[in-house]
Amino acid sequence: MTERDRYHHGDLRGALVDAALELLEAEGSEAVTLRAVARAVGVSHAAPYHHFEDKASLEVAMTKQIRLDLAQTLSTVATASGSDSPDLAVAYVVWAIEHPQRFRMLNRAHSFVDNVTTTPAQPARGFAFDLLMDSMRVGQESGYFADNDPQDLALAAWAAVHGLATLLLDGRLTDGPPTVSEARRLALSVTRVLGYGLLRR
Amino acid sequence: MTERDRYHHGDLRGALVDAALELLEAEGSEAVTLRAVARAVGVSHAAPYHHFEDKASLEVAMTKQIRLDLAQTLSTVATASGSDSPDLAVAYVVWAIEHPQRFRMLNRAHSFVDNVTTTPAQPARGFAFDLLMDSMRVGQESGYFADNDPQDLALAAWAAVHGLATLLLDGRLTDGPPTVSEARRLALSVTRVLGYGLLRR
DNA sequence: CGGCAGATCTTGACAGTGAAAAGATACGGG
DNA sequence: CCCGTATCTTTTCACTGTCAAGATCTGCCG
Repeated sequence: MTERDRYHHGDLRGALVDAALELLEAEGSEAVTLRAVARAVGVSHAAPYHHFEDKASLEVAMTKQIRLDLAQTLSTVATASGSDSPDLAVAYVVWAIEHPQRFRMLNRAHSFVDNVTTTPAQPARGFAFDLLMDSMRVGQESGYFADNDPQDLALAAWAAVHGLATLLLDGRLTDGPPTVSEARRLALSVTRVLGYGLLRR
Repeated sequence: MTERDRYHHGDLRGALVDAALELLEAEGSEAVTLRAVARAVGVSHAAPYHHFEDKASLEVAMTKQIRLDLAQTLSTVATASGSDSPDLAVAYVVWAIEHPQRFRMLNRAHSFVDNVTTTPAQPARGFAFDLLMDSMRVGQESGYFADNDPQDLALAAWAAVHGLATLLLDGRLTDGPPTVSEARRLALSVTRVLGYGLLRR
C-alpha cells in the first residue's frame, strides 16, 4: 500500500507480477519460472508462496493485468472512432501483433483457470465482446448494420478478428514473423469481407 | 518397418508417438512428458533420445499426425457437401470441440517450430486453407460467392471459423465446457452472418 | 518504552523433469 | 562366425514447483 519500495517489506506481489510480465515479454513464456521471477526481484525462491498459492495463481494475476491493458487500448479506440469503422478490429489485431506473448497468455488462460471462477451467471467473454456488441447496437440504430441479433453480429466479428490474430501469431499466414503493416492490411481485408458478406448480392 | 511389435527392437518412434497422443487425450498436455511416454511404452526414460533429438521433436511428430487426422476428416466432408453449404465450417469447429487437446496442440505449434521449416516459398497455412480456397473458387464459378479475390474470401472464412473454435475451447463463450451441439449452433450462426455480411443491404 | 504475535522472508529438502555421457546389448552384413 | 553399429539402459546433472521449518522484521498492546 505504501508508495515507495520499502526496504525489507515493500510491495512484493506487485513487484512479482511486474517482473513476471517483463520476463514474459523479454524471454517468452517458457522463461517465466517462479524461481526466475523471484531472482529478478531479488528475493528467495520460496518468497512468492507467501503471496501466491500456486504458480497458476501468479499467472492468473498476470492475466488480469494484461486483460486490463488490452481493455484500455481498445476502449480508447472505441470512443475515438465511429461504430461503422474497422478501427476497433484493426486495433485488436495490431495489439496482438505488438504484444504477442501477452496475447498468447490471454488465450492460454484455460490452463490455469481453476481459481478464476468468473461470475457463473454470464460467461467470461471479457471486454472485447462487450465493446463489439455496443458498437453493433449503435451501428444498427444508425442504420449501418443488418438488424440481426446484435449478439450474433458481434460474435461473428469477434471470431473473425480473434481468429485472424491467432493465425498471424502462429505464423500460419506469413513466412517470417508477422509485421504490423501486414496485420493491418489483413485485418482490413477481413473486415471488408465480413461487412459485405461472402455471398453474391 | 516390420509390421508386428518386435521384441527388443520393434517400431519405437511410432509407438512413442502413439503413446504420446493417447497420453495427451487422456490427461492433457501437461502430462505429456518424455519420461511418462517412455514409461507408457515400457522403455527407459532415455530411449526416446535415439529417435527424437528433442522433446520438441516428439511434439513435431505428434503435430504432423494430428494435422493428418484433421485433414482427412475435412476432406471427406468437403467432397461430400456442396461448396455453398456451411458443412465444412461446422465440421472444423466440431472437430475442434471433439478433440480439444489435439486442436490446442496444433495451435501451440509455434512453440516447437525451430525444426519445422516448411518450404520457405509459401507459408504453412495448411490443409484447411487450401480446402476453403478451392471451395470458394468453385462457389464463385457456380455464381454463389462474390467475385473478390478468393484468397481474401477464404482468409475471412478461415479466420472466423478458427476464431470461433479457439474461443469455444478457451471457454470464452459458454459457462461450462462447450458441447458439440452448442458448437454446431454457433458455427451455423457465424457462417450465416459471414455469408450475408454485417452491413445492411 | 518493551516485548510479543503474526506476517514476511530464507534455508533446506524432495520428487519429477529434460538432457547428456558412458556403458551394455542385440541385429545384420561381411 | 564375428564384429561394427544402431538401439537401449544406467547414471548423472541442473533446474523446476512445492513444502516444512527456521529466521527476521512489523505493528500493536500494555
